[in-house]
Amino acid sequence: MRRTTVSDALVVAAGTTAADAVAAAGLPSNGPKAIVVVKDPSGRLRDLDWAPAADTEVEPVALDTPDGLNVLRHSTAHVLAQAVQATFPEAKLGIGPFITDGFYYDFDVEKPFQPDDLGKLEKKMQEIVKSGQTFRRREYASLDEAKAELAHEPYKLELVDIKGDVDDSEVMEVGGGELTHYDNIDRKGERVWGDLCRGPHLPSTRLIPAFKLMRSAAAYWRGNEKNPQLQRIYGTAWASRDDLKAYQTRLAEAERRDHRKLGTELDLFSFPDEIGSGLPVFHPKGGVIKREMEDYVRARHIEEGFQYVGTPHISKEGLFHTSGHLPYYKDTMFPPSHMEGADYYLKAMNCPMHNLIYRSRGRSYRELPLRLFEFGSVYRYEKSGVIHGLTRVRGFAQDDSHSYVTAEQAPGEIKHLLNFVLSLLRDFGLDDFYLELSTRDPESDKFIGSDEQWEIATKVLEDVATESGLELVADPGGAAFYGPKMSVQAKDAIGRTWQMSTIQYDFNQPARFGLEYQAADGTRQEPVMIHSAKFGSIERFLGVLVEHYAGAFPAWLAPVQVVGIPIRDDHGDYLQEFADKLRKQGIRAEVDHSTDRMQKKIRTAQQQKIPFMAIAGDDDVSGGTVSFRYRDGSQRNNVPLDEAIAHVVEVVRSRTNAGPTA
RNA sequence: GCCGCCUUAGCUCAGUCGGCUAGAGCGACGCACUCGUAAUGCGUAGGUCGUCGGUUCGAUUCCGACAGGCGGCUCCA
Repeated sequence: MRRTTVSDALVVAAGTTAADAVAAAGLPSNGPKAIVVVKDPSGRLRDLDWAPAADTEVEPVALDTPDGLNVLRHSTAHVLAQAVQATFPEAKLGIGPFITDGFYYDFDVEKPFQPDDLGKLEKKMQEIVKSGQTFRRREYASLDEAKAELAHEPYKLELVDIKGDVDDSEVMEVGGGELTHYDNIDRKGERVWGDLCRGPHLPSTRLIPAFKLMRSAAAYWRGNEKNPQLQRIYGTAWASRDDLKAYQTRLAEAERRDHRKLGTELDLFSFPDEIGSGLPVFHPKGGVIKREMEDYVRARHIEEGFQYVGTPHISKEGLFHTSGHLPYYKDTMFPPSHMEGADYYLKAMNCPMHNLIYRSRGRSYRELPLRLFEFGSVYRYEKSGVIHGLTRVRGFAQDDSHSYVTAEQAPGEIKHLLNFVLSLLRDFGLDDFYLELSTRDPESDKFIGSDEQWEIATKVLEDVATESGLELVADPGGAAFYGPKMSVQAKDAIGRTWQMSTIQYDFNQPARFGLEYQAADGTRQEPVMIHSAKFGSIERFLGVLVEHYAGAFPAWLAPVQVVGIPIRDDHGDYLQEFADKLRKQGIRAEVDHSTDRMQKKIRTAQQQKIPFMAIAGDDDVSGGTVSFRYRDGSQRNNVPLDEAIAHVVEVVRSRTNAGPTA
């Protein structure tokens, strides 16, 4: 939080309003820099018509600041609610908070909103904005007064009753220990609308410079599946028209990078209906990327002391009883098939099978840490509504490892894993991370193990996370049933975060499987097991990489690395020889022998985002050279063949994630 | 799983207020062109309009169920 500094502090004199002080200081009241609220010494935002009882130093907050935008967005939500109730008088109000980049408001309406309703509502909102209504705060004297006024708003009534429990940024209706209402007053001084709300708000709707309704969707009341669904309208609002346009450009950019779209365009993968929802197939070009990822990750694991293993896709159900998974995850496992008196499940996790490998013979403390790794195919019956491209599928390969260590070795192993995970992500071009620590919810009975075990395990993860120096975010209640979890969240090229790697401390499964090792003193001890997935799933990570690179993969991952483009047909053989030499060096090189004109071939290669185009015409053939055109449009003409080959090989083998460029 | 919207050629999309041979661009294929840095021209093939059922003289069009997709919600070991 920013500290109030003397230079931008403002004093609101007792008995006068913040607006008076803002005006006296000559601060702007219009445009993106307009002062819309002030921050009091306790850090609380106050409306401009707030009048403190004593002289108070405040910090003016402009519309285009993070706080100012939140106020703008929440105020716009009120305008939306007013427009909805004007258009659909029977609509009951839910909640309407600001969110990242915008706001939403939930309504109980008889019929869900139709796409063209949004346009009508937007128009109505424009009218309200233009009419310059002011927001006026009013405190309820008592609970009963509030209830009487809100008798026709059942959801608001509910909020009034539970106001003590809901005091977070999502629920702006109540909080701060008092019940307040905001009335919208038109230019004639008449009250035209109002809403239970803790505020604060813009001084006037006129200060809403740019907004847009984005979509409507259903949402469960107070986020609980058991509750009725309300109809939610999402909108966005900005301090200027240009900011709104920039936001829309940002959305368009994200859409351009969508891996589902690029997956089709670049012929990487598809989701045949005939196979089933959430079950991708990789085409040859997607297969190349997948294989490169797997080969590299496998090699790095072996370098880091992991042993590559293999396990089947199905198992008798007893295994998942032993591991303890079945009671918790039966709903998300594919139903079993019954064969020869046993129920076989498709596996949804690999750890039980790795435990059996560990247990296959006696283990010595000298073997620890014992690290098992594989690309384990798992199947999870995700609810139909959550399936999304490659990032949420029903069948996928985890780059899964389990480290079996002594309790003393656990911190060192976790540190080792975290560093390894981060270095792998960096190798693939992701380098902006933060960590999340998922702990158990002591209230829930989902989690097994003693308080002490949880405490130790959580502390170990927390210490390593803190030591890493990365930002650490708490995720209470997000742990696995068998132990706490640390996850790496990575930011992609356009700033979106993806949960990638997880490291989990497990003190339950070793006991359930009776895992042990013989210690130096001859006693039998139980190891600790540390689960770790580096990318989470290969499929998901591939999807993230497609979006991160917008399909323009680094040369080492590109499905086709070099394409030869002859100027005339008769330059094709020359380029084919060049390509053959590259292929001998392990480079994926092709020549475009189609009947297209060379300009068209360049366009095609450009659309396929191929890193190197090698062009040759008469000049190059007679000079023994090729001319490079890179993906970014830059060029290097008439490069001698040997040099050209060395250049491509160097760029590919370096695994650089940049370029290539001239 | 819940709510809403959607499904027409390999891809992107027109179209049919229920009626005779359902269109376009890109892609594919063929022919001509042989060209120095993002689309040469002409031609050909390709669709039981997601599936099943209903209404109707007649359904790609209207209704229902199912499947798949999209956007949210919930969930995400």
